[in-house]
Formats: sequence, C-alpha cells, structure tokens
Amino acid sequence: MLQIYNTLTRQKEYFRPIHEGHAGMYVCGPTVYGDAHLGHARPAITFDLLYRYLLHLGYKVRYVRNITDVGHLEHDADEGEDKIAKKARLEQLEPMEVVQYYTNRYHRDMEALNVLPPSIEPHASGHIIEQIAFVQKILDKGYAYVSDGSVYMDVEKYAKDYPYGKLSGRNLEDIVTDTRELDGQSEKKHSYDFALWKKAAPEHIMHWPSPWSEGFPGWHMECSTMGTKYLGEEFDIHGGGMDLMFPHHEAEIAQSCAALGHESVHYWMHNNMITIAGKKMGKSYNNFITLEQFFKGEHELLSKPFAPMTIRFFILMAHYRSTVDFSSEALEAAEKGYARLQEAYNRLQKLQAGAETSVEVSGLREKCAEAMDDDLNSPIVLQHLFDSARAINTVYDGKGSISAADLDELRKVWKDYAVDILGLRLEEQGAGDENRKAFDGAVDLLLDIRLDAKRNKDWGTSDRIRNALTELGFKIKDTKEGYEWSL
RNA sequence: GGUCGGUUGCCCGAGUGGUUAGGGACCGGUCUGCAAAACCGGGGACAGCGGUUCGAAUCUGCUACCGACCUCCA
Repeated sequence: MLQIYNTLTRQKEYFRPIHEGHAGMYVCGPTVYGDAHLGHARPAITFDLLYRYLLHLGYKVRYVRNITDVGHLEHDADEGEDKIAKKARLEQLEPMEVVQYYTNRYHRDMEALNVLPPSIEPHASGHIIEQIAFVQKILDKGYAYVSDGSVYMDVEKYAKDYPYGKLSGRNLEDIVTDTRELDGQSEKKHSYDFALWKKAAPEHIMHWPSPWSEGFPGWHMECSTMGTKYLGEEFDIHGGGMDLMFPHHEAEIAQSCAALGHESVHYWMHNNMITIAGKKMGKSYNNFITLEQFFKGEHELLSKPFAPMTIRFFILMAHYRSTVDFSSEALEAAEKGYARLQEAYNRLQKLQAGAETSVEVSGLREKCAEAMDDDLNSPIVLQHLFDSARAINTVYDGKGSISAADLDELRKVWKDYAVDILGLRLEEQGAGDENRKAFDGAVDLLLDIRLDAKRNKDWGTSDRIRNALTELGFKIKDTKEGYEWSL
C-alpha cells in the first residue's frame, strides 16, 4: 500500500484518498516569464512519477498544475512590479504574448522529458473572478482587511483561531522577530500580513477591476482558488518545491482555512532542490542552466549535450526528498547507466524462452512495487531493474535460460515500471517508418559486408567499415552470431 | 540570529540496529583477429568524539562543516 511523506506531519503516511478510487492532486507550476531550467524539471518529474504511479494503481486521477501568469511581484509585495508586466515592457510585447511564448516552450521541454500533461492546466489570469470571490470570502469571515485599495490577510487574528505556521514549523513569534522590516509597509497592520489583492500602481500593465481597486490578486491566491475550484474544498495531494513551503504554502493553508473554515489539503508533498556545486540552482542565483541548454550542450558547465531521457534518469536516480547535486560528471555517469538499461530492454524483447529459468528473476514486480509504495523510491526501483538487466544479459549471452512464463512476466514488469511508471522512453527506438526501415537496411547491409570480410580475414575492410560507422556515431558490437548496432 | 535538513567509498547515490544497495570510474579474468559490449571476480565508506546495546552507517549527546527557508524562487 502506497505511503507518502506528508510534510504536515513529517512522517510517511498511508495514502487514503477522500473518494475511493479517485485521487486529486495539485502541483505548483511554473511562472512563465523565463525558460524552464533543471529546477523546474525536478517537481515536474517527481509529480509525474506520482501521477503515473497513481494511474498504475488504478486510481482515476485529476492532476491540476497551474500556470502562473500574474501576480508574482518583482521584489516585495508592496513595491514590486508584476514580473510578467516588467518583462513585457522590456521586450515591447503584450503580457499575454510573453505568457504564451514561455508556456509553449515549457510544454515543449516537459514533453521532451516525457512528463505527462496534467488533466487541467489553469492560468491564474483566467481565474481573476474566482480569486476575487475567494478574497471576499476571507473578508466576510473577518480574517482580512482593506487598506488603500489593497486587501491583506490579518495574520494575527487568523493565528488566534488557527495554527499559523504548522506546515513550515514556525510560530508567529518567530515570524515576528525574523521578518525583515521592509519599506513601504505602512498600509499593513503587521509586517507578516500578506496581500490577497494588490492595488495596481500606474505603471502596471496587468490589472483587473475588483470591489477594492483596479489591481491584481496576491501571489498565493491562485493556488487556493484554483485548487479548490477543480479538486474540491478538500482534496488529496498538494505538491511543490520545498522552497515554496514558506510562505507560499503556509499562506495557502491560511487562506483556505480562513475562507472555508477548514483545511483543504490532506497530503502536502515537497520535492527537494537541485544544487550546483552544493548551492541551490535558481533564477535569482544566476547559476541556473535551462533545459534547452542541457539538450543542446550550450553552457560552460556542460561537457556535452545531454538527452532529455538522461536528465530524467538522473533525477530519478535520487529520491525526490534528497537534494541532488548536479555536475557534468554525474550526468555522464547517468547517461551510461541509462544506456545500459536501454540495452537490457532491447535485449529483453529479443530473448528466446527456454525450458526453464536458471537466472534470478522472481519477485521483481513485488520488489518494484514495494519501492514505489515506500514514498516513491525510484532509486530502489532502478536498482532492481539493474539487477534484472544482469539476468537478462546472462540469458542473452547464452549463459542462462528463462522460461516462457517468466520471460513474459519480465517483459510486463519492465513495461509497467520502466516505461509506464518511471516514464523512460525505452521502446521508442527505431519505430518503423519507411525511412527508418531503409536506413536500418542500409546499415545492416554494410555490416553484412563487414561480416563477410571478417570471415575472409580481410581485417582492413572489416575495420574500415567499423571505424567509419563509429566515426558517424554508431556503436558496433560483435556477437557470436554476427553483430549489433545502435546509434 | 531563528527554524529545518544534511555530512556514506575516486564520483553520483540508496539504506535506520546484525545480512552484497545500485550506477559510473578503476583493477583482474572469460570471450575476441583487434576493439567494444557482455559475463565473472575484486578493492575500497559510513564527518569527529562520547553514550545506549551482545551488536550502530542506522538510536542518543556533543563538536565541526555544509545547505535550505525566514525575500521573488521548483
């Protein structure tokens, strides 16, 4: 039975859905004012893994991942400028043009990483009316106040009735003493009050009418609003990066409790950060590498381009709650490991069944299930797949055998866990369109000629063909029967 | 400063009381015209100092170092 680590309780809990057979999950998506980097790949892949596993377990899943296209402010909640608007002005584009541009590119990168699209991908800008209604509810309940056209959460009042800070393990006193004094907070009662609605400054391009002012929603509003709109006032899982725990998710809890009188989320899940030389990779650290740069190898820290599946595999090699430290060396190791898995998968499809099974293949499905049930332990699943790869290679080498029933099961387990759950694109090699068939045939022909040359001990011709193909990027392997090749 | 987390072999990275993690690199062997791949075997690790225990990488205390959040952030 699936256990997931709930940040709320700081322990692993059995997943018990609110509605039998259904699972609702909400994940904080990207702010679309820049290209996706490795850090965006982490939550996308982590929660893709969860989504895929829930589907595998037979749940009907509604997966909501938002697009943040309004409301995140440049510097602080009071003086900042809407990020999207700023970028738009700089580039002389319509705000929605910027949003569309980066959304398209985000989708392209996610598709490359084999991240399944969510069931619903709501835009904050498309839910202004709902957000205004949500703010109004909080006002009606008396947990917010209007000040100069903006609406703020009355955190002090809220904290008297609800435990504020429970998710991130803070209490109000800590927050009081630790919150930096910022300029221009005069319109807030307390520094820790956060904006639910902000009056737009004249230079703002993106703003909407509301009962309080022409403005835009506070940056935590969209998740509370859209999460409950599409998943219900209570739903199962909310995910996101650890850096969002405070204040973003804490504020979400406060907003939901204030408006609805109860919490919305049963399981809070947080993926850890990606580091680069031990430091967090992030937009504001100027040390981030975009996914496109990875795919093209265009960054000084990268020794070469890395395929999307290498990135995915690299991220799955570590547990989602651990930090994972990036280096070109680590990625190269991942690349080789992935190739080994790919090779084993290809061979698995070609294996011939024997009378009995002499290699250790039993219990693979159970072991993989056990690992996934244990808070999505993808590294352990990979460990089992590698163990299985050894068995496959043994049989492939003719040093062992496998029965028809075991072979069939093995193929199914690999399909289920490696392809469907881990989301590795192992089976899309050389799928047969006409061009590809002709191409394969041509390469086979060359290697047949080489084989003849070898039989005639014409090493010159033999090596010439192998070297030339290797030069072009082919990998040639001699086997007892003849040869194998791959690109 | 407050809160939380981490420190595992050459590198990445699992593991929570006793049993081989796994991957990459490296070394040796088998195979091979050579090579590659594959297979077999190998060495090496649990930050430091105490404590609990028959037994600790795993529990506990202290120390050192690193990081995250507290401010936009995945």
